[in-house]
Amino acid sequence: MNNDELMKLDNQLCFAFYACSREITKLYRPLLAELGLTYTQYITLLALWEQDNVSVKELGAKLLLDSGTLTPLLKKLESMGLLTRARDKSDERHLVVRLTMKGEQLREKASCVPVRLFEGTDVEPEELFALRKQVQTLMSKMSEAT
Amino acid sequence: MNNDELMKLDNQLCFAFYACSREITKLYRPLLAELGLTYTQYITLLALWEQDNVSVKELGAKLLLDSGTLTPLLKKLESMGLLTRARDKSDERHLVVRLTMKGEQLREKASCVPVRLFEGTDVEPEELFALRKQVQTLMSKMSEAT
DNA sequence: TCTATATAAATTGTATGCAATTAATTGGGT
DNA sequence: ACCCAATTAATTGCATACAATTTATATAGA
Repeated sequence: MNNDELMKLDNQLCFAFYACSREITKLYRPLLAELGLTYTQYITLLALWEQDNVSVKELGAKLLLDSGTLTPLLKKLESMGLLTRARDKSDERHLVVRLTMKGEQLREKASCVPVRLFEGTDVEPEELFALRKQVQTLMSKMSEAT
Repeated sequence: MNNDELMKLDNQLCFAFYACSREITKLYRPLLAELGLTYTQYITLLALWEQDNVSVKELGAKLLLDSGTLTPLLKKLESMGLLTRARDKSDERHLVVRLTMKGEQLREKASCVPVRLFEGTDVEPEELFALRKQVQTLMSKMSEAT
């Protein structure tokens, strides 16, 4: 590819990912709206449903988000009654996040989301699986560089 | 995959894309900082370097962004002296965006960005090319659904 | 014990994204 | 010429992202 080609928008991997990521979020939006959640709130809960009782630091490591993003997000989820935020007694620097009963229960209602997401599209599960693997490989290669 | 597996964060295609997209942006950041640009400003300029003299509407169609995002972004680029914003004389509803000399010239300095991006990583160009194709296919399938 | 350093969250400031609304302009139909 | 629906940007409000700074706490070492 020559230099002109290399600079075309449609030839940028970055743009493909950037646009696709937002497009996927758009598929989620109506499903998550039924649960009263935004996309970021949803993936935060996915992480908590897998492992509860974690610090902001640990949560941030999983979601690749820092406290600047997580603090207001968690305060919002707290105000919605889905989780509690409390300092760790053994080390007051850590803030421990715990799901409430309501937060736990939301998992049931959310369990249909992954299944419903690509309903009505021409996308095959195998295709998704293979693509996800490749994306994760790329991710790990980029992480090594930074 | 059973339901528990389906709800794991690492099994979400959406999260893979979301995280990967932000990781790619991180690779860009130091390179674009040399040009004084953010990532969104950069892809906006990529679109304009390909086709100048476009309306906000047309630009938004290429970048998949609406006026709510583009208006402040374009005002910023205007204040940086990279482009001009003016109403179309033949239809005052349209706002036409034109690159300035300075905006045109920035293209030269930016031309090394795509090449330098994955330097120092273990990522092969063929890998990127194949992956981009797959992502674009997924994109088009999702667009059909909406 | 006292202090310097390290660590974790919160805060601040800037830049997106996007839904919903508003304002200005245009073109079709009467 | 006049009214009305459609079109395009801009605006408003809310929710992220993230760098940089600040605050509070913990710990190692003099």
